[in-house]
Amino acid sequence: MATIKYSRQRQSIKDYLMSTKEHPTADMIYSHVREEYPSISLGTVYRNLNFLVSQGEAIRLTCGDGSEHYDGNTTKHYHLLCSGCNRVVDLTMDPLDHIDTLAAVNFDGIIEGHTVLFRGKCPECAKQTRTSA
Amino acid sequence: MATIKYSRQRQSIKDYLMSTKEHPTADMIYSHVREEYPSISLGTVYRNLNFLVSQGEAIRLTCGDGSEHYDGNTTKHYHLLCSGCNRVVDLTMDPLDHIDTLAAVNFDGIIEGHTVLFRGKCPECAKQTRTSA
DNA sequence: TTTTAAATAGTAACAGTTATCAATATTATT
DNA sequence: AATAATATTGATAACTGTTACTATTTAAAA
Repeated sequence: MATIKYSRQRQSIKDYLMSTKEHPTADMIYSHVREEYPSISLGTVYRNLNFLVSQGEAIRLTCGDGSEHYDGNTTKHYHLLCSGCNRVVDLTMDPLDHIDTLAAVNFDGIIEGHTVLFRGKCPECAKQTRTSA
Repeated sequence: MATIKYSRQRQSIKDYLMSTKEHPTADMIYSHVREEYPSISLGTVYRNLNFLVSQGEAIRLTCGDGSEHYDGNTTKHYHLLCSGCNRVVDLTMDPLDHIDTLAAVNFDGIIEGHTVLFRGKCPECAKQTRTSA
């Protein structure tokens, strides 16, 4: 029965995801974990990210910017993709459960959930926009 | 001043996007347009899709399923990715402009817009789910 | 027409990700 | 603690979706 074996590499990846708010890509995670485990393979990073996501220990964010981002914060929350610096930042807002109800109106299928990605400027880039205007 | 020349190939791609509700990928579009222009190149399809999107004549949908989808319907509307057949289907619901306002509360940056993708079952797959249960 | 440059077909290159496999490390068993 | 069993790794090749390159073609202007 496929018992899961702990590995230092997987732990390191998870620790990093839990500690950062950067929503890193696989490559960024690879760079970081390599400081502790210089011989870790990029394949190991991808394999463990898929594993953690499948176990519900991490979330995969598809932002349409070419590569997937990962988030160790698995509580329901939303993100903004900054058009200034292309970073993904957290938003603190209540879950928009009601939009599933709105979507279900006049729809003959089944709504199971949603993902929302906001576009805009992160606080840092917004500040620059304001002062340079 | 970079005058735009309308090629038959581009027109064919656009015609197809306007005529279908399938939200096809580049590869699906390639297959379709090849029936009319057998010698069209896949690169031409990608080049024109990027062009059409940049001109606001088509919309690119990032669904996180490995490839981009395209939509010739450029009016503001939402989509559902069916967990049964993996197709993208249209939802008829009013624009959720208010969620931008909700996102802006307690956020120090700027909200410019949003994308929403619903998960669930399309009408056809929902019907099967119901009858087989 | 002739000219001009945008667009094409064909192909190579590229980025992100997955698959393969022998070697290694973790856990269970003795 | 030693051994056995197997999940996981590192290294690398392969794969997929997309973009870049270039000589040739084609649409539009002169």
